[in-house]
Amino acid sequence: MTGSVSAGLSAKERAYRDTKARILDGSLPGGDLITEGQVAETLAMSRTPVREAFLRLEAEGLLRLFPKRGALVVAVSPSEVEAVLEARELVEGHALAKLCAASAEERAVVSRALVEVLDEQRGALATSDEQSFAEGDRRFHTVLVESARNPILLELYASLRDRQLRMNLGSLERGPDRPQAILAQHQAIVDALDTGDADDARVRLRIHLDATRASVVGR
Amino acid sequence: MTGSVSAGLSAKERAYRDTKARILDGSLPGGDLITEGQVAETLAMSRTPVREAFLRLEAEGLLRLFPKRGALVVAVSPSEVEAVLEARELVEGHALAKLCAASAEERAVVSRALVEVLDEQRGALATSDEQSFAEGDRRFHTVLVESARNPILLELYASLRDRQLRMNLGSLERGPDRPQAILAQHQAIVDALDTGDADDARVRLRIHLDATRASVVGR
DNA sequence: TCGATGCATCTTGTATGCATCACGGACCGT
DNA sequence: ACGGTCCGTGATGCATACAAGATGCATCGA
Repeated sequence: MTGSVSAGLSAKERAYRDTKARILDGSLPGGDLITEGQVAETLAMSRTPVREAFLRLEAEGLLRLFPKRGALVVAVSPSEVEAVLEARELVEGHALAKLCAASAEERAVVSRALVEVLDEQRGALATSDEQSFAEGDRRFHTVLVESARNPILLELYASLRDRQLRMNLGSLERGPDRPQAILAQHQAIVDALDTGDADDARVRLRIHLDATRASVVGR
Repeated sequence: MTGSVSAGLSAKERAYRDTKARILDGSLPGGDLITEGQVAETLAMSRTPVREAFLRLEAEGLLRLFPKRGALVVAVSPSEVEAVLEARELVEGHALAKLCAASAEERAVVSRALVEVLDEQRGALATSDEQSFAEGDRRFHTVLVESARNPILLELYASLRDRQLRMNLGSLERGPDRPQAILAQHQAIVDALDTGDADDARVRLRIHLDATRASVVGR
């Protein structure tokens, strides 16, 4: 069976999630030209909900619509990698700075939440559960951004994370010790947070994102 | 005539621009519940393009769609004001910092562009052309953000600017000397930029945004 | 009197049909 | 051969029709 993520949701949602999933996991490679009709037939629905899904995906930067021609699956370009990482550093760095400026109490709460995620990731790593590990990675950064309590930035970050997912596809052959490195980098960020040193936290964030960039672009 | 901004564009675009304009200029006040049918009839088109426009406006945070009920024009809340201003400070501050870290040449290019906008604004102010003045204000900040050359941040900023427009509506009774103050604050930012002092530039940006906040929320 | 029920109405969700537009290749005149 | 035109094919853009959910109110029963 083809990976139907869909359940008892609206047709619009099914079209959106299914198509997005297929773009993110690479079954629809960048550069592909797809049409509303194709997707509609695959999902056994009319073109109308598919059309709405396409519009949403275009707004998220995953599709590019050409009038009367079709929808192009946007390919990840080096410049997009840079743009995403720059925006991530900006948003996450801001969350860190804001946190360091907040009360020690609040900082501790977030720190505890982050450590919790790290522990789960260690467990996932021990059992070689890549799925859970990736999920933890996503949660770690999300918790961080959530702490800034800014819905606009949080939404932006969600879109950045999706794009990041797709960029990671090309570089699945990350070294066997890369999970360890990620954990260490995350831990370093938490440590800096605990000391309340905003500049240090930013530096460690940058180290982490530089490593991410290297793993994405440097093969 | 009712302010038809539309021309020979697609029905979708007309629906989008017209509805957005009506939300931004306040003819559709926050809290209003509108329907696809209403707008479709007003614009003499079917519900289909209106529907697509509504989806886009929801993604931009201007509408909130309720299934089988209608579309709520989102009211600007104090917390949204804060979120928008925080995001603006983050993005614009980043552009400033990046510029200060760039070559003096590039900085000079942007600085010249900014000064040019300021001159136009002074002209607009002299002739009491409020329209042009506001347009210049928009351009000033856009040029600044564009200098960071990050499409993702630029797009975010465009959406922030739209929301800001709406927030300004309530405070039209800004003092008669407010344009002067805005000009001075903008000039201060350019001055800081010319010296290449990133921290100073950020401080002056913050002063400008604080003034904006005061004018929006403080009555 | 008060709460539950059923209905009228309004709105969205989805399907379908048709017009329009863009592209690609065959055809034709040179 | 070659360049331009014409038309077939396929996609979207929009209109319209129908189905189904949500709300409010009148009505009915205790």
